[in-house]
Amino acid sequence: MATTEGAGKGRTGYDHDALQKKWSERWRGDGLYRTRQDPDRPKFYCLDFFPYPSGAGLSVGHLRNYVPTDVISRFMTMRGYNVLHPMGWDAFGLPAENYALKMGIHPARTTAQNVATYKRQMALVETCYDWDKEVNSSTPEYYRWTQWFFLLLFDRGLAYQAEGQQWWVEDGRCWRHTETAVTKKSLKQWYFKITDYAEPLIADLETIEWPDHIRKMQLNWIGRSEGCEVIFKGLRPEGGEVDLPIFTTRVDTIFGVTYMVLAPEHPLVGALTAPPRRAAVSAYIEESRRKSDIDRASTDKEKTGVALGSFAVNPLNGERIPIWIGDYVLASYGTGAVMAVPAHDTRDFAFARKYGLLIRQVIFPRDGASRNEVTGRWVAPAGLPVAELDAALVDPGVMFRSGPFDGLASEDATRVLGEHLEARRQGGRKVNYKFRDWLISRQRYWGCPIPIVHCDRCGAVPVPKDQLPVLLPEMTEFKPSGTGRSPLATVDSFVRTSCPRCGGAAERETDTMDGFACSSWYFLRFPDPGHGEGPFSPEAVRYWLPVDLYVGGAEHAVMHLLYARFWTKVMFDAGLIHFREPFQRLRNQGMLLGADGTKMSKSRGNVVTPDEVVQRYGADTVRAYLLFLGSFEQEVPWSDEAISGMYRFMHRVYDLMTRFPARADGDDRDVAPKVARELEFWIHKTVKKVTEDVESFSFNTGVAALMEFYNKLSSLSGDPSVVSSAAWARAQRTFLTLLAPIAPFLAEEMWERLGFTRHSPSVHREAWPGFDPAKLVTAEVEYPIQVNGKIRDKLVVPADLDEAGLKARVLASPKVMQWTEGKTVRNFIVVPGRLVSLVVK
RNA sequence: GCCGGAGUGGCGGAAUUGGCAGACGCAGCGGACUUAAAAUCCGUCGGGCCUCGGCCCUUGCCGGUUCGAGUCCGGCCUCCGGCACCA
Repeated sequence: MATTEGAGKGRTGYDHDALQKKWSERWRGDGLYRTRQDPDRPKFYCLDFFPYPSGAGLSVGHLRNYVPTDVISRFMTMRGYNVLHPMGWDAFGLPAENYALKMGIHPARTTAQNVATYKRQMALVETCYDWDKEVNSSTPEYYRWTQWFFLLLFDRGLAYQAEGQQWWVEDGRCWRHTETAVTKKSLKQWYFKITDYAEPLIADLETIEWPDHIRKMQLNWIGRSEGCEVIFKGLRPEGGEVDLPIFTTRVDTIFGVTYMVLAPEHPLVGALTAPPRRAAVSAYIEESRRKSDIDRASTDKEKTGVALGSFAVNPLNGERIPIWIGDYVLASYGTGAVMAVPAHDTRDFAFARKYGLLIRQVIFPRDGASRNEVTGRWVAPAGLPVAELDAALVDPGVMFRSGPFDGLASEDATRVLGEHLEARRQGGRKVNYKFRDWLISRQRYWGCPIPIVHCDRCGAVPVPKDQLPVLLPEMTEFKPSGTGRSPLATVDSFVRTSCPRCGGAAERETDTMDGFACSSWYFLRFPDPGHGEGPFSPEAVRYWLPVDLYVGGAEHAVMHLLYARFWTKVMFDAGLIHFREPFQRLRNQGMLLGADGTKMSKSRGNVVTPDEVVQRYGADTVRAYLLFLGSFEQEVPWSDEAISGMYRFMHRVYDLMTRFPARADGDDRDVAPKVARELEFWIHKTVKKVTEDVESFSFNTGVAALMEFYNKLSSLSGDPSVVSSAAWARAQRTFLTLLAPIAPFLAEEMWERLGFTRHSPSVHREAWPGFDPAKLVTAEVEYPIQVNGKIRDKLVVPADLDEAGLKARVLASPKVMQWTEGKTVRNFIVVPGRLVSLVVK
């Protein structure tokens, strides 16, 4: 930064500081940003992702989210909508707690400080949030209702407790650290049964306007797959059988099963281990427990396992096959066990090769095979060679060596064998999902307490709704205990309570909820954040919801958005709300990189704060620049040099407007008709462009259109008859109106100075202009003329010239004739209003 | 590995979805103003030829469709994001 003062300051009267001070005070006094709920107007709910108020404050990167939604909100207001544009704080969470542990300051205090910083920084760029609607998820008035929703889910059978694996550091200080010894502990934790909603979560993706890639990510995450469940029989070494169900999408390969693999955590491993194998098996289990998820998940790691020394029976052919355990089988997917078909599955193939297990091909490729039209079965080519495989044949084909199912196409197997299995009670068709239930328990202090009381007699009993909130106790010491329990477990006065059901002595649940719970319903609170009768005001929600436009970073593409959709569906099913999807339209802004092209971060020292740039260039410049620097979705580097161009633009606008102010009594008599038409053309063209660009989030080209309009006005301003005309005044007024949502201060100041307050007291109360397509039609059109695909001439012709006339003009053009001479015109193509193309030979 | 997205001047990026590639801006260059500089204003600004009228090349690479391709199709290369043994 060479100078502290902006470029060219003092050259004109443009003083961004003075404008900001003057207008932000006035607007606050006038209540410009107060939400209106006027029943005669349509509503528009514009929402930013719920931010976590971090101690680092805002960088200009965050503004890449907040400025565009601000522009849209202002734009929609000017277009006559009642706009709800609120802001709140996702204030519970680990960073505040960790900071508190380090500095000894209570998270509530640091949160309050951070919120104050965020609000101050948001005000710097004059975001139009209605602060009367502010919410904070860490306040009892808010989390009372988060608890209420927990109970709603509990009552509907969607909240349950189960043993789950959790990583723990041996000394209990902090988890997920690489250098300390970690191990997995089994803990009883709370889950939400989101998997019950898999189908509506998939189906309703069709009904919302979200970016395709986000919808795909959600689909992949849910991971629906159709197949069969097949119940194998496990033969216990001590005698007797156990059911050993597996899930497969390739039931067509079932006659090729040569062994089974269970996850090491599978509950039947103990029962199915033969005594001589016990030592090896428990050593293997111990070993895989130590492996991190990453190690286990890595596909290029060699697959390992050990045999249990026992056998299973394939229900379809009665064959006895050995049972193994191997940690390439995931305990959490399907039934935690797989049938292994090495001939037709890459993983099983590698495993079988390594341990010398049998490989039996049961699918042959369809090419070369013929089909029996009557039975629909395929017939193998004569003498089908079954060579030794050097890789798994994973493509679908035709079943053979499969008893009664020989000749069946892979694609039909799920249906045919599914029905067969079902009839014999050996399994059946089944749909499986990759995603799991939502683990919400956190063994942490700074979160929303789970409203449950544990009673020896009654079990887990919900806290009655009229006793909410379960208050988070004031604590000064909330280090993790190392026992795997929440710090809350050490607060006697919190833990000891009585059972709401039987009145006997009982203990409170000490886990707190995942922060995603808080952000799964916050959008319902905004319309009436003070509502005391329930989590939200039903009337206000009926009016304002669903959210029309939701904007934030792509990092929440899956979790937050999926959880919020899930809660919404539960609420809909409970009859609480009238919509199934919370966010109609979703947009993700691209990341703003540092000037060096890398992610902005404190350690790289490339963070740009709103404070420094607003101080130097003013809010209008920063806003306009953020919109201008690239397309909304893409990541773009910040540029210290380029922003000065935007600053110059603000100066130039100020300059042009003050030097040639509109005259209230101007008239168009003295202006040349051609110039008047040109001015009118530019007014309508720019209105059209800016309107469409703001609607479609193409802010960069919208700003560019305003610059072009300015350039046009500037070049016409040399003509005294122009600047004294009424058309000039209309152009200025239009320009300022279009500029208003982007650069609110400059637009308002010019609006006042040029006397447009006689139309509207504030440019921000002015109606957004419409455009007249008729004004966009010009009398003459310029046609580029292509000969054999190359531009050879350009002709200006009357717009209403017919094709024959145009053809005559084209063929008479000397430049065109140079290229057609001595040749014949084979084809003459006219794209009306765009171009002429001729093919000559 | 699989699923998404992107590759356009020195730079950030436009291009009405198949129709004048490079809008708008930054940087650069030339000029005006100035004692000088900054700021400002005017001009120029993809590359190469050139007889100053133009000609040729150019949107990651190779091929195709078309009167016409940055845009569509096929095959590669590179970068970014997500998922990652899901049976």
